[in-house]
Amino acid sequence: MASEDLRATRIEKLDQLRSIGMNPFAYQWKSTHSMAELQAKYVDLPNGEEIVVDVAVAGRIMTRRVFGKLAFFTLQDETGTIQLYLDKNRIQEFMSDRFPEAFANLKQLTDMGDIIGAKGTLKRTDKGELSVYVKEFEMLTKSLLPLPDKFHGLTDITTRYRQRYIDLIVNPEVRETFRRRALITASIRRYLDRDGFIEIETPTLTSEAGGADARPFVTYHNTMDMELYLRIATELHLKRLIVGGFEKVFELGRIFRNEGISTRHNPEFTSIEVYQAYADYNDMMALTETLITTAATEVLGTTEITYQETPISLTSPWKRITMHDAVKDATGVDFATFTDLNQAIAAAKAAGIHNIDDCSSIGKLLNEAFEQKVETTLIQPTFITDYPVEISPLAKPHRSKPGLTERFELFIVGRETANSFSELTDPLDQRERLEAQAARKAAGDLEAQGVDEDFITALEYGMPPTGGLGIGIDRLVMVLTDAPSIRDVIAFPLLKSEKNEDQTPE
RNA sequence: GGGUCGCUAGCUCAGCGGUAGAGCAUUCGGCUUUUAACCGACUGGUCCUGAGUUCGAAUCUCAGGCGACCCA
Repeated sequence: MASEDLRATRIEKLDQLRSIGMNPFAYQWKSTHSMAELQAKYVDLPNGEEIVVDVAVAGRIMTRRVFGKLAFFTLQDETGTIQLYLDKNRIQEFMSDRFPEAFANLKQLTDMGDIIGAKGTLKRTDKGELSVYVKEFEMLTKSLLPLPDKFHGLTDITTRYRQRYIDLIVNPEVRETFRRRALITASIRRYLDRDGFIEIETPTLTSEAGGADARPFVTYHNTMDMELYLRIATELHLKRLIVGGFEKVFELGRIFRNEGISTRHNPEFTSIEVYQAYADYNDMMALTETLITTAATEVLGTTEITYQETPISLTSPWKRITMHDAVKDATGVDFATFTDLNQAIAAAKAAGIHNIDDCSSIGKLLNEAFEQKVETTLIQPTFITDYPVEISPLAKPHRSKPGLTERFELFIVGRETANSFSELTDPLDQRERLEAQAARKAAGDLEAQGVDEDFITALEYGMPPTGGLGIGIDRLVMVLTDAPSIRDVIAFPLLKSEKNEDQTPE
């Protein structure tokens, strides 16, 4: 039967429900238990035994097995499922005063996908299924559209992303992923709160997109007649708060980067940035370990996990290695020994590093070598430390290593998962570095930052030594939920519109 | 941006040049211990869109749309 006919059949049932005095779109229902609570509480009830205790449940009908005078429905709520044992004699006994044909109504007017409430006692069937032995049922919401195949479920990836609600209804593991995501962010916030950090919300609409190298989304404010940019990082505003006297601040929120889409990139994604006055990047490394191992322990109960069949040990301490040493180990080339760019380029080419013709400094060459030869090999959590100054415009110069900064990035399963510096607090140095960025931007680099003059002004009032940390929440959730694609941890990932009207022939 | 693969009934899929199919769901009939219930009967299609090749296209070719994965 075609989709429209299936829907029409159910709309017909709406009218029938109304005609017998049952509202197909009810106002309220009070359950006594969730499905999981009942399953846990009565786990020891023997087969064939009934407990005379009145319970009320509500949920969506996932399967129906209907006999002449008996029916079994599987009812699903957020926590799980329970079977309804629907016996004609019993239902007629308790409902026939209001609904003379209650059992026939149940058989004829309910469908898979409907949301119903049921009251009754508890009984474990002879076959061992804990069931609500129903006295009364009530239609709560009539569903007009058919659910996917009860056995094969929904596998079409396009529908799963475009109509996530269907995916959530029929795939319990998808609900579990988003439940875990909420637990992970709650764990992080709880830890920071206990440690004296406060969360302050900073602007999403900004007149200058700074704090990272990324192309921003541009939008427009009508009454102010000005272009605005969606934030690409929360960094520069959170640092202003440190200047203002807050000593431990963070923001967990959405940022936007106008870039490509892949299994690791969505144009809007979630980061947490944390800033702590009087701390440096060593303190931030410790905080990173603590936040992630705490979340893993609280949500998964362990720091020994499996990601896509690879064992990952999140148990701290994690490996720490400088970028120079990591590249040297992977390629045999020690870029720290070079003083001449051409010499370094020759060595890089000899080591098989490609696309280096526009590397204008040894530091960029080192970074290119790192990205090509090291990054994907960092499966176990690893802190890569001491990045070149050329690629770290907001990081403080290393206290003992010229040309490098006090910066680290955390890699897990070959992906950048966190980024942190001893924050640059020298306003004169900061201005020079941002002006170099602005020159690149003027030359056409769409990912380069401009100079945020007010941010420089804030630094001139004086920012205490500060450690800053950013963690990519989506990538962290991927690791902790064993999700292969970032779209699996974003409830409503960005997809192209289907544009059906454009395909209609003239 | 490049490559590979996919798009057929509400869902899951088969069909790969000769009348568009199956299972589940739906509809109707039967059934008081099922759990992919079962038995019987019926119904259901823009084969992603457009153009081309052909006597004939879901099938072959080209262009486009959407999506997945890999690479840059």
